[in-house]
Amino acid sequence: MSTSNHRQDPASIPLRVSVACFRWNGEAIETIVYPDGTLPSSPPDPCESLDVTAQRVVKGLFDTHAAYVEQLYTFSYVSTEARETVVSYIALFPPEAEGSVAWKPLATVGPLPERPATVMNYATVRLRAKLEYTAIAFHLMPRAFTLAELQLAYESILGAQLDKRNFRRRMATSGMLEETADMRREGPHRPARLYRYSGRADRSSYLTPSSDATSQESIS
Amino acid sequence: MSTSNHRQDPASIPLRVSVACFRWNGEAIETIVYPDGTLPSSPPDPCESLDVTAQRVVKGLFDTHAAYVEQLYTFSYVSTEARETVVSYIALFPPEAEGSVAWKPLATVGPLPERPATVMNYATVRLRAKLEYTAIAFHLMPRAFTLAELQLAYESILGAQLDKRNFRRRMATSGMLEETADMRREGPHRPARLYRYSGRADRSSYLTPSSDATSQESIS
DNA sequence: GCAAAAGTGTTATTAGTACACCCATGC
DNA sequence: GCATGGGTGTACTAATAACACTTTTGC
Repeated sequence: MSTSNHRQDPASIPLRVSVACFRWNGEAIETIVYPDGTLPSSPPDPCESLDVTAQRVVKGLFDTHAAYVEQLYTFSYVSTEARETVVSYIALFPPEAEGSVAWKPLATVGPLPERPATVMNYATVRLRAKLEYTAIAFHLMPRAFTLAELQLAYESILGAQLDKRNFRRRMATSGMLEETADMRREGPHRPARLYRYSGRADRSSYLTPSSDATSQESIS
Repeated sequence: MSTSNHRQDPASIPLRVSVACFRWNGEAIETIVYPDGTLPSSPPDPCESLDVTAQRVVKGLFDTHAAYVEQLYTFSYVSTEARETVVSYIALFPPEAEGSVAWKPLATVGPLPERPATVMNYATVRLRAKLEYTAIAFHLMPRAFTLAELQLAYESILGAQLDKRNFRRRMATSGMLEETADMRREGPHRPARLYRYSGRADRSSYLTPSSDATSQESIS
């Protein structure tokens, strides 16, 4: 018998943390999907925060921390018997990340079951959107990389060709790049300069609660 | 005894939906905070989605739906005995929204306890950010409003003065406004034209899973 | 010397910023 | 007729988009 003050019991809706993983292999974006179509996930341990759960999930895959982990959205599925609440995360890995589970090119991942599909679709939407105004792409790159490689990563995430000169100028003026002394020679052509991520975020490096929400600026 | 496959029991972490409510009273942004410093909230009913829980929470306050409800972020608090997971929402109301609980100017709300403070701070950060690239502000306005009123709402959320001519041009070119035939006469001066929200979102009207994430555009 | 990818500048358009005066009304 | 807020335009600057050739290398 449930009154408006005693709505129960929330315990009956399981909570799960689900992680959309991405890696750039130099040619395509890859992800982790299990043979049954599910994503890496776990219920939170009772005494760990959701962020820690997400970190634990990816650490279980590669015994390395992801380069970047961010909460995406919390989905609640109530339409079937298997009710659950899924807190979704996005995790980005450098190309070196290898583990027990195989990476699959995102394009070759067939239609997923409804719930993982919701998470993956939203993850790709956010990844694409964040490319434009944050330094998120650098977490998919190796320590040192050429501008051509960086542009390829952008292009395959955005699904569009970018102008080489505009791209390079944009990167150069963003402050996100540091030139290294090294070059990469490979093939019968001019060697490419290697860059690394400066660690400085793009101007509008966005606002997650972790990054900024503790500031108390008043609204009048 | 918990192995890596049997992490239990998630049921021990209560789930709650917490809503940061905002209204623009013509002079200041107002919010709802209970005397004990908490925000309107409820655990989800077992068979309702989180979005519905949020809607139910605000409907309980005003017996009207909020003009706008959006999920913000899911916080997990594990540092004390009162562990809980809080799915936070932002809800915007038109000035007419009145109910059993009193609106309080946001500026007069003293320091809140840690958990509601986290939610409120992030809500104000997101509200401010979304002003710039979405049509979110219109959900705080009455059906018809003058450009001066709209600008005042923007200014008090942003905490900054805006240039009248630039503001008006920006609004006019955004396609978000519709001119009405009516004017407002009040006081010894030229009457002001009344506008209403066209329903068309600003160009980059952002991507929540509800609005768009079901689209399946591939990443190569 | 040629194939292959690296690297580089200019012009045109658009969006944003700064800034000051006339207009319609009530009293 | 004057006080009050409503309404308007222009010039400058910064960001974005379009576009084609030269450079360095390996073979």
